[in-house]
Amino acid sequence: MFSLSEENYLKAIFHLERKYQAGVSTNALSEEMDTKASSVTDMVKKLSEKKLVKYKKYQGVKLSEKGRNAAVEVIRKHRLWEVFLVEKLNFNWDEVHEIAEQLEHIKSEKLTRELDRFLEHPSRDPHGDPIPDAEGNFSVSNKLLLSELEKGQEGICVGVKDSSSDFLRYLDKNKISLGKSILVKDKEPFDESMLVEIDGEKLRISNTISANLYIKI
Amino acid sequence: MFSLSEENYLKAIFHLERKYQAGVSTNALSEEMDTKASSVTDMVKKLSEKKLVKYKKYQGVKLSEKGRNAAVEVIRKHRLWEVFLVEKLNFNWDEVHEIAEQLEHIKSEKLTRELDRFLEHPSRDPHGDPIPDAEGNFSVSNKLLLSELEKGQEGICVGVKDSSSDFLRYLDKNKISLGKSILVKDKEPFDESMLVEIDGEKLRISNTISANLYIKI
DNA sequence: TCCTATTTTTAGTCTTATCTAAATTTAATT
DNA sequence: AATTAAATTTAGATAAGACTAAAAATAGGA
Ligand SMILES: [Mn+2]
Ligand SMILES: [Mn+2]
Ligand SMILES: [Mn+2]
Ligand SMILES: [Mn+2]
Repeated sequence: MFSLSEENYLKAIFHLERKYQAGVSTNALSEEMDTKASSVTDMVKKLSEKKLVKYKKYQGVKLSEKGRNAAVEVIRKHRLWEVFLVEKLNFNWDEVHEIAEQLEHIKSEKLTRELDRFLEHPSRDPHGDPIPDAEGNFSVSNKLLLSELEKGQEGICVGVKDSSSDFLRYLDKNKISLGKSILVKDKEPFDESMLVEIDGEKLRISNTISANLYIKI
Repeated sequence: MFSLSEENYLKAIFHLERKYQAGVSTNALSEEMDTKASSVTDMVKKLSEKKLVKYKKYQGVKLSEKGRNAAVEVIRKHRLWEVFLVEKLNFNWDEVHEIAEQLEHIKSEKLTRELDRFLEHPSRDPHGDPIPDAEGNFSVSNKLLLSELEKGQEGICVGVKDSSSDFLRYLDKNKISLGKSILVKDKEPFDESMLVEIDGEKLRISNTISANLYIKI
């Protein structure tokens, strides 16, 4: 249906729309895609001709209904494969993204459907991100960032905002994983660093860390 | 490492070398790849520059050691994925080839290794073809075609030569599957058709069928 | 409003993998 | 050995997706 490159652009536009709730700029897209702005313009024109995005010169792009569906389908596959790699193939959560970037482009509706069944219809991927169902519906949850909590508040770790290997391995090293309860023992006003308690262990974390951990109260 | 197209050419050369035990001709390769001969020449030159094949103008190609290793790795992945699709995802053996054609190009050594472990190191794919191990060793078996059997001989069905959907569905329809015992009750000299017995049921099959079923005595 | 910095688009190239048409080489047949 | 047929290679073109450099549009500040 769509080329690998087209799918990657659609996915990037989808993520950027969520992030900035506005038309996605050429530069933002070129940064996300790690390409030059001129390449983005070319592709955006093509996507526009295919009615996957709404595009007006100099005004950025928005996904059309058709484009959004395509993007969500790719995201669904990406996250299902991540679950597969972690749950069935012994991968760590910091190792799966790159491979899922490849697997998300495999074309077969039955494959996606059966993978979903095989994994028992997971609702979240290893990083806590929601997996859209076959109709494209995401389950929304009112999570917030750990950095938004105040001293004395407690919550469950439910996801990561950044899912770079470096961050995920930091979490592993400090025994922070999804599902764990985190209590804010203290918060330093000067640098926003926090003293938190996890499994009875105290740990000091910088704002860079706390601003990338999603919590549910 | 190698592009999707390069991998497909290497795989095709590998299969054709097995088939004709000789240098692979440009035309044979263009037929196998479903491209024009001129495209083959271009690609073969590229593979030759990369030392993946030995090529002399007008003399056909042979895989180098390096090329053979790459081809076998792709075949290993193809067959492991086919096993996965059938064993874990409820696919029928006639539905897996196309998807495996996509999956075989996913790049991750760990993925292949873990998939192999997850499937408990299968030695054959759903069509009875051997799965090379991580070092590229194939298990050889002295199978022969059903068409080579004489009246009165019996054997176990161990593989298919043709694995088109049409043929595999014919086999399903007639309850012929790998592992089944087949007895040749009669063989018609004129058209080489056979009367065979499977699970106590008699069935008449044409030479086109019997020449595509591998048997082990 | 005007000027400048930034953003975006256009124009022209490049690479990969294809194709068609033409030229060349090899193989087969007289 | 000469001729013809078949196989193979070369030459030139195309499409996708990327790039660089230059032009054009927009936005923000004086
Ligand atoms: Mn990911
Ligand atoms: Mn993820
Ligand atoms: Mn196959
Ligand atoms: Mn197979």
